[in-house]
Amino acid sequence: MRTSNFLLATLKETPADAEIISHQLMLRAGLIRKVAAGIYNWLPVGLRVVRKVEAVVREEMDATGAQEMLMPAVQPAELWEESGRWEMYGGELLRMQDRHQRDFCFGPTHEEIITSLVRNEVRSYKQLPMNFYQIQTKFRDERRPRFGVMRAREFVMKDAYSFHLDQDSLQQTYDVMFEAYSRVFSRLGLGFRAVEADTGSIGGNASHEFHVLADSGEDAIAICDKYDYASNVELAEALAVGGDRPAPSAELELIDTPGQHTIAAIGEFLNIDVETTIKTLLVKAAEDSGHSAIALVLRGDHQLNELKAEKHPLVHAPLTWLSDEEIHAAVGCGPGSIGTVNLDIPVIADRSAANLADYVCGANQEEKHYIGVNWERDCPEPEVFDLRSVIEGDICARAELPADDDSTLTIKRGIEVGHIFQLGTKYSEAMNATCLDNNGKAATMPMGCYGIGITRIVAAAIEQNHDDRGIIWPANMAPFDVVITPVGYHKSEQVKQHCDALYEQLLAQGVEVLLDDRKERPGIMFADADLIGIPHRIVIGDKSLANSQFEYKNRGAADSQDIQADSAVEFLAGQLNLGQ
RNA sequence: CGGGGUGUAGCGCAGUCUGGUAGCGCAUCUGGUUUGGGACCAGAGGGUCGGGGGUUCGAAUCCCUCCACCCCGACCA
Repeated sequence: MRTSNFLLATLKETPADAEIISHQLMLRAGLIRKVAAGIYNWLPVGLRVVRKVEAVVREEMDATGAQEMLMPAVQPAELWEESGRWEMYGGELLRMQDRHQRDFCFGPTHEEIITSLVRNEVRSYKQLPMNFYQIQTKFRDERRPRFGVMRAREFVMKDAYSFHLDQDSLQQTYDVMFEAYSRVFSRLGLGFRAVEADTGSIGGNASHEFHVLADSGEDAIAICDKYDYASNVELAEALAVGGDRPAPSAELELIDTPGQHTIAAIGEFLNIDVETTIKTLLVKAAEDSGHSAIALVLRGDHQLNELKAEKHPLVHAPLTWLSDEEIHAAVGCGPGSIGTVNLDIPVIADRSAANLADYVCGANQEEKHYIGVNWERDCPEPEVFDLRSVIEGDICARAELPADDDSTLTIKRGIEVGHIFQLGTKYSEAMNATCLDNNGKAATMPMGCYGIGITRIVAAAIEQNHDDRGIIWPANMAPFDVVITPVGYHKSEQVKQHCDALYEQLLAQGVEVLLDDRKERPGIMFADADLIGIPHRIVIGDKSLANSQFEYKNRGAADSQDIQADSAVEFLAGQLNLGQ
């Protein structure tokens, strides 16, 4: 490609609405342009990168035996009503009507379509297992699109769906996909981590997320290298802090605490460690529980994990906080003064809170707290449940006791670029997708599903690979392999001849090469090449041609080197690992 | 959806408080001088000041209203 015939939409200044580095560089390097919130044009440079990611994903999917197909973006409501998700999915589902007022949606995912297809086409267990994938545009009407294509509403996803006769077969395919995903992200040059994940709204049994590690990531991941453990923080099991609960050693005492309504304020007021306090949170009870409110008790410095709390049978899902008025009605005081003593509603305590002795809590009276509180002696033993989010320094749930310093968790940020699920029979049952087993009986097919965010990977790669000049593409993702930067293309005949000749030779070798034949000053061409992040650069000018040499520079290297002009193609072939 | 903020040329911004000819830098076009890391000089083009309504002799500026976009919190590839 010659730049004279190619849209290099580079920007010198950073557009004001781009916050994170990948979004800024994608705009500046001319990969994308915004059309509406979370909806983007992919310009020629950007699309080349997308195609590179797709190519690696496609190769690895094909290698697993998965079959590529293409499903429609627009889907009829009937299928979603069958699965129950027309009601359940909520505002993220973009719904529309055709000219006959029939309901449709723009597909955010394709379980309904594939299940409908497979139940019609697959008759016998002999055809199983089968795994179908597609690379296709999805639409999810996100509450809050942000960070460019990182959280877009319209995006390109690789989604795969597998069908099985039994759980063993599903597990096998799941394991194969796990390995394939690891190869995809390795080949794309990403620093990633597979983590145990919640199965979320899609539901099902086992699930792993693949995260690209980056400070700008929206997810928190708990990691323990010693036990090769990594889990989304929302799922990571939180052990009790400290050993068994000590025996009570202090007397229960009611004290005045005027104006103290937060844990931090109480800690300061009493000059005590907040780790000796507990907080009591009131939430709505599950409808069939026979209660109206449930008290969730945590140590003062710990954070409630709402996903965990929702899993308790007494707690209403989704988790719903009581209003201040409801709290007053339930316990007779405001939210800053609730405690465990004389509390007439069911109490669920986090493991660490249940292990406390002689603790401080609200007195269920305004402006008063209890100190020296002990379970069993001053209030009933609570039901113990894992309610809190893990924090840095917690002991890994896999650790063998007694734990050492290497058994603690570190918290890192991650960008979710892949997610694999064992769906079980959730969809095949709802949509009656069966095949005949070896007894001639209809068997409901367990399913797996496997997603990769193609366009998100482009942004995630930039988060990990850039410097102050621009993007530094991993080799397999670069929009071009080589850029030829002439110095004096329009002035020096020998420069032009050498540039054109090298360009043609590289094209003939199948190298993706960009010849910058614009009538610009070298500084502009260097800056653009660095910004776009092309891995290999050849500079051709009269200066080095005097010695029959070109100049070579790798985008990630600090310095350039001179190479012989007549062996430049071989040199570059070596750099590009051609033929391997 | 709640809270905060911004909309003025392709991009980055000033002007709004205190109403009075719509500006600056970059980019673009023309001519010239330059030419190894975002040159310089001279000239030119480009705007329903987010939309609608109102106040006023006069509105980018004041008032009402709608919209779009960005950031912070509950969800997801």
